[in-house]
Amino acid sequence: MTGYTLYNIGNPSDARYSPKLPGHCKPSKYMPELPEVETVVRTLCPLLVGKRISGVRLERSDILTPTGTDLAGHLLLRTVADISRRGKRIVITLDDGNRFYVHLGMTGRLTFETCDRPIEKHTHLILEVREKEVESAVPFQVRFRDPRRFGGVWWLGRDLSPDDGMGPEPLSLRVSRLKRQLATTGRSIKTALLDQTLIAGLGNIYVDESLFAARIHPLVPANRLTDLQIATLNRAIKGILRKAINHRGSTLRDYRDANGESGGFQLRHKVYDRAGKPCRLCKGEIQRIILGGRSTHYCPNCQAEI
DNA sequence: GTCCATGTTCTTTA
DNA sequence: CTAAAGAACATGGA
Repeated sequence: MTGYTLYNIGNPSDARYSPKLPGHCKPSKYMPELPEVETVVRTLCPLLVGKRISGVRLERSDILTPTGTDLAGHLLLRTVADISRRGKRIVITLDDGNRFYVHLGMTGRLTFETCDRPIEKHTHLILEVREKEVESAVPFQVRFRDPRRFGGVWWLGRDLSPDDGMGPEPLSLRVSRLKRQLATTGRSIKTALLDQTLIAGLGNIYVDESLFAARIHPLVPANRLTDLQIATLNRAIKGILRKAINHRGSTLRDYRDANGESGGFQLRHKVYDRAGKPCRLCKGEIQRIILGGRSTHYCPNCQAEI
C-alpha cells in the first residue's frame, strides 16, 4: 500500500516529515484570514471528503463549543460529505446532515497527516479517517493544533447555521450591499472592515492591503466614503483576496499548509509589516499606527486623508 | 524581564 | 439605551 504518495501529503524529505528534535523545530507564523482558510479548505477537500471517521480523540474539552458535546458519539463511523468555508470558519458537513466548524483563531492549524508523525504540543483534537469501502485501509489523521487556543471547534448539528453572526462574503459582494454595510457605522474604515458582522473573512493583513489598493486612508469614517471610493474598495478587496488565494495565502517564516506547501502572497504585500520601508508606488515611507488596538500600515502619500 | 503577534468576545466608557 | 473603545483571553518568539 502506497498511501503516502497516493494522497500527496507532502515531500518526505521535508523537515516536517522527520521526527522532531529538540531545538530543531522552527517557529511558524500562521496567518489565518480568508485566503489562508480557503487554502486549507481546498487542500483538505480532496483528502477528506468521502472518508469515514474511525477515531476521535479530544485532548482538551474546552476547545469545543458547546462544552460537553458528545463529539465522538456524533462523528464515529460517519462519512465526511463536504468541507467548505464561511468567512474564516472551516465548515465540515457529515453524511447525516450534521455540521460543525473549526476556527483557527490566531495560531490554529488543521493538518492532514500520517498516523506515525509525532504529535506536537498543543494538539487538541485528532480525527482518524479511513477510506470508506476498503477493508484494512491505511488510516490518516486530521489534527487540530492551536497553542493560544483562540480557535476551536463549534458543533452546529442540523439546526444551527455557520452563517450565524457573519456578514456577507467579500468575493460575492455587490457594491450596493457594501455601501449599506458601511453606512451603519462611523468607525474608521479600517476597524469596520475587521468587523466580521459587517463583512466576513477579512483580517488585519488584507484590510491594510485592500485599503492601499483602493488608495483609501484607514482613518476615514466608514460612513463617509464616497460612492466612487466604495466601488473602488469593493474591487480592491476582491482583487487582493483572489491574488492571495492564487498564491495560497501569506506565509511569514516557515508556515506550510496541509500539503506541506507554503503561501507566497507575503512577497506581494504593499504595506503590511512594511513600516519605515519605501512605498512600492511612490517611494514614500510606509507608516504604522495603532487603530482599534491593531497595527495599521498605510502610505500617507498614496492614501490621502479624507 | 520587555513588547509584539494573524482573532474574537466580554467589559467599560462616552 | 447604544456605539465605540478598550481589555482580556494564552502562548511563544524576538
